[in-house]
Amino acid sequence: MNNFANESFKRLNPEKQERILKAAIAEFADRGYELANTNHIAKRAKISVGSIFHYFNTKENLFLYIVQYGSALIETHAGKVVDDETLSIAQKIEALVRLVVRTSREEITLIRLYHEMSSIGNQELISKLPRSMEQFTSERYIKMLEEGQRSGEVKPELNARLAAFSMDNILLSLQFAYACDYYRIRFQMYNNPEIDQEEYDEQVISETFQFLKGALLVAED
Amino acid sequence: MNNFANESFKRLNPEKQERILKAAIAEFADRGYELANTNHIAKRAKISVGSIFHYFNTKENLFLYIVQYGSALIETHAGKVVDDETLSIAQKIEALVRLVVRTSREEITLIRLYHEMSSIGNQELISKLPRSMEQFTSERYIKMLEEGQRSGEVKPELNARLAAFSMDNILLSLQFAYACDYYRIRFQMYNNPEIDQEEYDEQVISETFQFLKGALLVAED
Amino acid sequence: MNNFANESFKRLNPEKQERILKAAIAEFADRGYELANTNHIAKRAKISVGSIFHYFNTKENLFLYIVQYGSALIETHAGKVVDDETLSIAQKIEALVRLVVRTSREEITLIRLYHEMSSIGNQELISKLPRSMEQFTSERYIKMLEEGQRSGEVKPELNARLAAFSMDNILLSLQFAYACDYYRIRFQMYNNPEIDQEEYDEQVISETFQFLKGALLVAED
Amino acid sequence: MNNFANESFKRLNPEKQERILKAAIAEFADRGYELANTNHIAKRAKISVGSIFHYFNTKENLFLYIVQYGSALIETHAGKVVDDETLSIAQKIEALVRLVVRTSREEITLIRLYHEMSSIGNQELISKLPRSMEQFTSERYIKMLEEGQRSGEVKPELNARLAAFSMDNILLSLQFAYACDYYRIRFQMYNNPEIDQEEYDEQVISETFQFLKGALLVAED
DNA sequence: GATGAATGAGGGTTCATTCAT
DNA sequence: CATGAATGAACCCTCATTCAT
Repeated sequence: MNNFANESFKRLNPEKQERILKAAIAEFADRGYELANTNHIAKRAKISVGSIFHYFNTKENLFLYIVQYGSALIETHAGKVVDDETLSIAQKIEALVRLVVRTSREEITLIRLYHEMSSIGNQELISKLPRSMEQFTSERYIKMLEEGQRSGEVKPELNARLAAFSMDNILLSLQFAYACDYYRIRFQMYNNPEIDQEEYDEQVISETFQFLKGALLVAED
Repeated sequence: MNNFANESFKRLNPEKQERILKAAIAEFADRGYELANTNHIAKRAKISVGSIFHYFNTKENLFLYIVQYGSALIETHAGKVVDDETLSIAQKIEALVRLVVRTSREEITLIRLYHEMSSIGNQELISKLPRSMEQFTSERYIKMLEEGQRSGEVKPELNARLAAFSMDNILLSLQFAYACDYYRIRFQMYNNPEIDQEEYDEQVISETFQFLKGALLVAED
Repeated sequence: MNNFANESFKRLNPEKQERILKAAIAEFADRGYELANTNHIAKRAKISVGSIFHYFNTKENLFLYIVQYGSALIETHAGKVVDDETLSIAQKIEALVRLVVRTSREEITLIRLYHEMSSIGNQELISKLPRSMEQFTSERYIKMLEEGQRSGEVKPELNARLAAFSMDNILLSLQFAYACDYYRIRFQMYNNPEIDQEEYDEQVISETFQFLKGALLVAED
Repeated sequence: MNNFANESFKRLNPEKQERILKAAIAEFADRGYELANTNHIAKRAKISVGSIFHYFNTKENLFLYIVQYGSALIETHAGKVVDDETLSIAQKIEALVRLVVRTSREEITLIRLYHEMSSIGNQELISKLPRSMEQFTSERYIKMLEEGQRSGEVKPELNARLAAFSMDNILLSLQFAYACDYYRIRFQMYNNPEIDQEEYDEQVISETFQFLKGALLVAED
């Protein structure tokens, strides 16, 4: 499929594989690609640096591997929602918003990793990033809206591709606002500080859903 | 106001100041904070490294200074649109979308710098970032929507703060999609490749406007 | 005789022994002692690294072993010429020159290995090198010239030992000039580029022979 | 001329330049290119590693620079002998042999460096080595023999180019025999151990001269 | 104030060697 | 005996920062 990791890594017992990936994800998510230290990662994973480089050859490859690995984990969540045939478009959108808020809390390190990936300065590295997740997401979203237009749920005058792009932008930004330092602070500038933190999540979900519904769906009377 | 730059920097003749800032913005935007090299910046600016550190003390301070400087440049554009009392809310939103696409092309380096700032891995550094631009933007957007609700243009059921947040997310994401490598590639996944590149900008503007209008404004009949 | 290789290596079937030695010779000749990689050698020989170290204990021992092995291969060629009682001294010298040019082409890897050995930087290693080949060669050459002096073929006023040394220097340098990169380039500076490459070998042989004849042999009238 | 060293190195005061070059020559001559350690060199030269890399960019460049520097030092010696118009060819050859023995003792480190250079395994590096010294030497030697043929001193039947090559081989091998570990041991195999070490040099000189004279010059009667 | 040479800690990567299976 | 995954010391090189001139 790809060659970021050696065969011998794939032959490792799953517990060890996960230990290594967790350590790498944590380091990259915490300190960013450039500042991440392969010796730290080895120490965190309780293996030798030599092994890291035996499995992945370069720091870059290790990064690319975990980006792909992390993406796959996130993909599955979103896929389940979009492919669920029992849900209306409105229900799917609401489920997606809810999913974003929830995964941002549960898999904060993965989201940070994803953010870190999206902000690599090194152009050469960027060109090597796997696009499978974005490919997957964009295709599902576009298809969802096109089907919604056929069923009459989604506004017919919209360009499904660009509408999907805007929707994705909303969801991704929200995810970063929950997981990434800079975006979190920016988010707070829009917060109403009077409201209790616990019920805030629900308000964010319902308002974001409302926003997307207004933008995308035909109004019910 | 802040102390990122030394007094002696402010006493420099404007041409030299700008040469230094341009050089720093370009380097940080091109290579990212970590990879940016103060010696390169000095060379680009045709001054000595010693002077750089005389003016700014640390690389970090130089970065924070130019982030602030760059933000101020962008601020003024958005401010003019939002404060223009001759425009309706709908017109303001359209003008904002158009502005985003235009500035993304014209001031691509500044946008990249802003993006670079938003993706600093170093948590300590993040906490020192100036927030004036976001503060400014968020306040204007919120106020604009609140006024729109009073005038009946904006949907009354929306929470103005969170709606402003979503709108800002759309605009910021669009800006990155035009200026920053990773986001550009992601953007292309939503592109219809059949359409001519030149008229594409107009379509992006009109569809994004449509999306925001549907989300925010009361439908005209 | 020596202990560079383990008993278990000598018990290996000859095909496997040769596979290992070939792989090691090639690696050492290609990349030099320091850059040669034991893991590569194992891979080239299609055995495990563990086995390499089982047979030879250290990289150094492996090197010393193949140096000895390679020397023995070269020795036999020269020995046959020098010991051939049907040849005059002049004929032996010509045969030696011819042999040098031929083996340099045929056993280039072995020559390179020998050269690599002669240029080990590590002083400790040098002191461990087997000297059997040089011992063998020097003794034969000296004896040949001494016999030539007794028979009246070789100039009586020469010191046989030092004359043999000069002759050996000529032959060894010529060998390197054919097999080793640096010496090859140096050789080209003495080339007449107008002459066809194919007949050049013959000219080199005849001129080198002429040179040695003039230096060593009593002029025939 | 070449770009192995930075301009700023050339601007250094000569004492410091020499300190650095001496340190580098010693390290490379002692341990060989691969084993030479840039941190050691810096320490030996009493400067920082950073400075080493500021002046030379890479270890490779530092090596190439000192090879060139060392070559130039040796060149001048040989040049003076060959260009001395008061000497006959025979006298020149004797002077060259004497020079070789003397410089081998006096500038042993330089000779070792030269030897180290000639035995670089890395093919890429080899192709970058400056050839000025060999070029210089070969041209002078060839010219000397051609002039000798015109004046009747040198045997007319010799090919001057290949004869010069053999002569150079003798001289170079002798140099290595005095300066380099491996060659020294090989040299000893041709030694007569009964002779006093001090008068041995003279014997080596006279016998080598005799050898070259017999090979190259027309016999006087 | 301006210069730019000098510093040296720090990090990615290699590879001979070991040892559990 | 054979395997090959694992180890970790060692080395080249970078770059923010200093300071003598």
